[in-house]
Amino acid sequence: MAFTFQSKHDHGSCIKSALANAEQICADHNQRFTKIRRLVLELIWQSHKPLGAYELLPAIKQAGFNSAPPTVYRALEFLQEQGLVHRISSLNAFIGCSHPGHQGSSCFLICDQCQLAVEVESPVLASAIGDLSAEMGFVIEREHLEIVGKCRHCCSSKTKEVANKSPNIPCG
Amino acid sequence: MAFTFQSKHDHGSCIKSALANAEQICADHNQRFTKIRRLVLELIWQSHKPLGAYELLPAIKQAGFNSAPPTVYRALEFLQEQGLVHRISSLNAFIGCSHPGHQGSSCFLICDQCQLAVEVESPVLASAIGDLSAEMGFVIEREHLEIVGKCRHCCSSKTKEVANKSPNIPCG
DNA sequence: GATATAAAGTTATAATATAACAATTATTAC
DNA sequence: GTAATAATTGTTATATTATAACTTTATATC
Repeated sequence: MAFTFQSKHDHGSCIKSALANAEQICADHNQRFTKIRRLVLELIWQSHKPLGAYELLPAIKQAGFNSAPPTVYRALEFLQEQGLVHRISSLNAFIGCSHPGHQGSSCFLICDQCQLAVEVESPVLASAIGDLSAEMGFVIEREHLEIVGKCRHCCSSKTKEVANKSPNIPCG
Repeated sequence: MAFTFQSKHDHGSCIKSALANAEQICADHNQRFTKIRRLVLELIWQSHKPLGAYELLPAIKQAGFNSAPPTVYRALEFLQEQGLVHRISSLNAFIGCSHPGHQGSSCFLICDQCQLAVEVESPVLASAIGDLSAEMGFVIEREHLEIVGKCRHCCSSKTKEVANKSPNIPCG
């Protein structure tokens, strides 16, 4: 079941399926899912929050790997190429792909209070974008669709004024 | 007439109307449209290509202003607050707003060959985004909708392989 | 004209990302 | 199984983008 800002969900199974998908996709693509790549994917999946590359470095160091920036950027680049990770450019941050292997437009809803983000696949959105591009003869190569606002929990919470600090739901 | 990747258009009138709009909007908002703010807006409007902040610094220096980064970032921040400039986060670059004062979703079509970008307002897109957000109880604050690909000129051009270098239409 | 406010100048540095080359590990060909 | 090749990772250095903090100047308000 997809994550949609619900306060409780089995995040262990999110991680587990992300890793299983990654194994499969790398195998299909004849790509090596090395230890550092797996570690970076695990770290990215520790939450549904987009994380900055530099935030991952301490854990990488702790795991005994070289923790210079190229280490994490290379792994993230690989994971993006395999469609396992997305870059949220408005945040300079990275998030695990919720629909690996799928085609079509992915749109991110990003809560600026609790920082959680949800990846949404919408055929209606995809066709709207397809249409407006086609009208101009524009050929799409990639999309960055990022919507920033308040998730339903933060929206109704009384801590709105203390923005960007306290998540209003348990799962980080 | 709005710019939509057409090879020829009266870019002087793009600039002129952008500046006239800016005057009006700043006046309406009781904000000061200072020389440096005007200069930065003019520089941004020299083309329909998103430009990096640092790219503007030489011209700012030539015009006799302080050309340290804060100068241009402050002006760009002001212009964004007034809705006169947009940041294209996937490029770390800035572009003049084609529809200042308008409400609703703006989406950018960005050609990765000639670097030109077009801002599109689409009610269909806006409603698709409104719907998918509403389904999740998500309240939108801002949107970053960036579509990267090839404009119709670059798409059909034979110089595709020399990507990101030569624009295939005259207007920079 | 004095005071307060906003804007711009200036210096320094933070945050994000990549280049370039060396060392290591895995794969392939024999 | 070993040599040659290719891919990955380690390492150092640096590029690019952006902001913090404080000073000076200009504008607006009283």
